[in-house]
Amino acid sequence: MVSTKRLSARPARESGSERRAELLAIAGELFASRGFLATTVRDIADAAGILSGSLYHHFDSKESMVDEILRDFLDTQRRTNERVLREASDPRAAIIELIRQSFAAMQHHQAAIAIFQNESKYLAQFERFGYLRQAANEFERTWTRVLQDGQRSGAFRADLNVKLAYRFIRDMVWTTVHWYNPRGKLTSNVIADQYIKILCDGIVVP
Amino acid sequence: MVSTKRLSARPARESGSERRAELLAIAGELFASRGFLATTVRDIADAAGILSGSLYHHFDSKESMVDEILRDFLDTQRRTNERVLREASDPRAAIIELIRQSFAAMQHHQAAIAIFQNESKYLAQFERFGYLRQAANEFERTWTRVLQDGQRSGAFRADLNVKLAYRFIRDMVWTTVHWYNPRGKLTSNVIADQYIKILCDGIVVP
Amino acid sequence: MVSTKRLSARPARESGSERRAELLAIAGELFASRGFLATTVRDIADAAGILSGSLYHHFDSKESMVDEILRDFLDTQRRTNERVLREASDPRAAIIELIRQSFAAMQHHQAAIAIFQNESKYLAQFERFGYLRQAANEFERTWTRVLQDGQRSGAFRADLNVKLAYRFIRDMVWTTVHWYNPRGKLTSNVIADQYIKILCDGIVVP
Amino acid sequence: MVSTKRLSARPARESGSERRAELLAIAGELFASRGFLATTVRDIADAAGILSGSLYHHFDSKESMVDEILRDFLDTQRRTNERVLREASDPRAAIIELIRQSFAAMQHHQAAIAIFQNESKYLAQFERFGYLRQAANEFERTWTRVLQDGQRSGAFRADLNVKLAYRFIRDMVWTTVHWYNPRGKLTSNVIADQYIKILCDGIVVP
DNA sequence: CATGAATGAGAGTTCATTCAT
DNA sequence: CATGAATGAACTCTCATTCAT
Repeated sequence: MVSTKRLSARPARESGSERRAELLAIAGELFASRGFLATTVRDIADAAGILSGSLYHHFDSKESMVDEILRDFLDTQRRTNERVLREASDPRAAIIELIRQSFAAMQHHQAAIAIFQNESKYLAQFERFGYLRQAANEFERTWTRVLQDGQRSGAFRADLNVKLAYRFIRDMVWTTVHWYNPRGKLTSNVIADQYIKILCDGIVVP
Repeated sequence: MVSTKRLSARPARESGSERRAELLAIAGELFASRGFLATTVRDIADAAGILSGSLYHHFDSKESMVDEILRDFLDTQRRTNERVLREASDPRAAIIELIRQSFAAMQHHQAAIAIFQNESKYLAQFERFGYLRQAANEFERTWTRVLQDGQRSGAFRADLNVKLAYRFIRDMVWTTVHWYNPRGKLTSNVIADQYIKILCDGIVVP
Repeated sequence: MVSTKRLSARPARESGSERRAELLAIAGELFASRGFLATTVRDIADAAGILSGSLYHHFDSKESMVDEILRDFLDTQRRTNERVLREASDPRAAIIELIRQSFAAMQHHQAAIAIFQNESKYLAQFERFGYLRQAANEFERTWTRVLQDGQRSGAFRADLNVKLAYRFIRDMVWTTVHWYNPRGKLTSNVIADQYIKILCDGIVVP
Repeated sequence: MVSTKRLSARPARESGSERRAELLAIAGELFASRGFLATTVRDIADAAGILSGSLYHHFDSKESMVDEILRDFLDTQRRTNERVLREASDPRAAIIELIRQSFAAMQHHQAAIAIFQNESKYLAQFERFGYLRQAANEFERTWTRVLQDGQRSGAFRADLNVKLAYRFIRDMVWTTVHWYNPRGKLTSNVIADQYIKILCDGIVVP
């Protein structure tokens, strides 16, 4: 039988143990609800039922925690976006599905999304978090391309400022995270449908 | 006749001296761009060319500064909203003008708006800033009423979830503050026009 | 009359105020007697009669304190060495005067010398303290040159290993700092005389 | 006949297993090169390829490690000194042999010597390490006696301050440990010869 | 014997705030 | 009005040590 013993002498800080995941979830909730700076490592430790020093058995620093949370989310989202683009039949369907998937992400990544929204500006000033800007740029390029394709194919209004429309949609989707309640009456599906309708057809009766 | 001049040389802490206004402007920019917590009183003092202790000749605390910034903005905005509602001919015109005025506010209150957006959640946990929640509720009531009136009068789609539509519009307007550049090519008027068009008629060609 | 008001907004951390000098003296004594690592900033603050946080009004960090102490000492010592070499008539006189000056330095720089001796190895691993290695090399070059000159001129034994002789002398001088007591019976002059005699003529009766 | 084997499987904490010796050697190197305080138990464990907690199967504490290292060295050195004194024909030969043996010790006890040199002051403040001061005193008594005997017998200069001469010799010998490289060109024998020559006859040509 | 999760004390540092000058 | 020295609480992080598995 093959030994399962670890070869490395200090695995905990790097591998994906269950405890780590639990702690990251706890930290994520706090970062999202109180803000990164306003959340102390003692807050996190208290919420986890351990002492603050014990967190450093699992993570190098508070920054490492938020780093891991954000990377996880961005990786997932990037993969989802790529899949949507591969499978969409036309620009209109692509935009709608991108939006729907973004709302869907709120169910499992609400904390990460909120952190990405609220703390990117602060964190991106540190070299370590340079990838946040890169990710934002990549998203922008993706969405903008779809909007342009749709405009060329006649699916979207010609008088649309694509850059502004992108920002409009992006903000519309992500700011929802601030008030979305996964246990509330408004499911992410309902919100997505309403927003897509407003976006596509406007609020005014023609 | 009783003089309106102050009897004693009251400390500047309460009067509206020019220096105060300057300092508030400096503090506002920093709060808006770096975040309230990430901005130290020394940052503010440095930017003003004085020592941090000297700020306390003008303000009681860091909180007092943000408090004054936010109250100024909310008072102005409230008065503007009231005027718009008095003068608007119908719900559609009212909504459009409310949006246009919100965008217009960005020219003189960008910092305050950003702070209101980013820090309300954090600040509202302190009793002193309870008025932030009240102001938010008041705005919601105002806008929601207009949307409902418009729905009843047949101006807006009947299948609109008014609460969601309000949030949609609110977020759409306020998040702009994060990327709006008062010295950039996109004037607040252009942004307002584009957003109103999307909002009213959607992005899809009918 | 010319104003003496400072132009800079934050002078204390950089200029040479009296308080700074006092605090540095206190810190130096502690670093020398307990070791740099074993001395906490709270120890220093306690000895100075203030709180630990108050130290940071004057210094950026514990490292900055030891940095300033060491730079002061090395600068002084470098200048003294240069003067001795300029004024010495021959290598034998130069070596004797270098040693005498080194012992003399103990009266005003005992703490700095002890720190330089004890903590150089630890501190030099940080980039900031790279100059410690440079200073050591410079001292070595100076002393070695004098020893070689003396050997060539026939003043010193020909069978002397110059590199070893340098280390011998250097260690002989600097280790004294560990037990030298400026208020004890053995003045630095007495020690210097004895050591120079041993060094020049040996302990054995010819 | 009573077995000398231990009756129970006593924990390795007290026995002299090979693993213990290995670990002590590793710890000794680190204590010597980085300093006792600057060496963490994790450093030691990492160097040994185990986790820090596992060290506590072998030793009670970090202090126990350094304690054992120092006791080993001091015992050996004490026995060597006693043998030298028994066998030496006269004070001059005794001093020379003491020095030679001290240099010889560097080959197997370099780490211990360095630790004794660097950390005695710090460690001796704890009761447990009171024996460090005693050992130092004992060494001083031994060497001083030999120097006095030699002075009386006319072997050493009469104008020698014995106390100072002792310190001179002691420091001369022990500080070598800071730069001695057992794999370098300068063998401990060469260094001993040079230093003994300087000590006995001085550096100046008579 | 070793692991890995945890403890608990204490380290260096930050920062809003105060106040005599 | 401004300075500059100080406070005091809180912060992130370190580390020797313990112990169930």
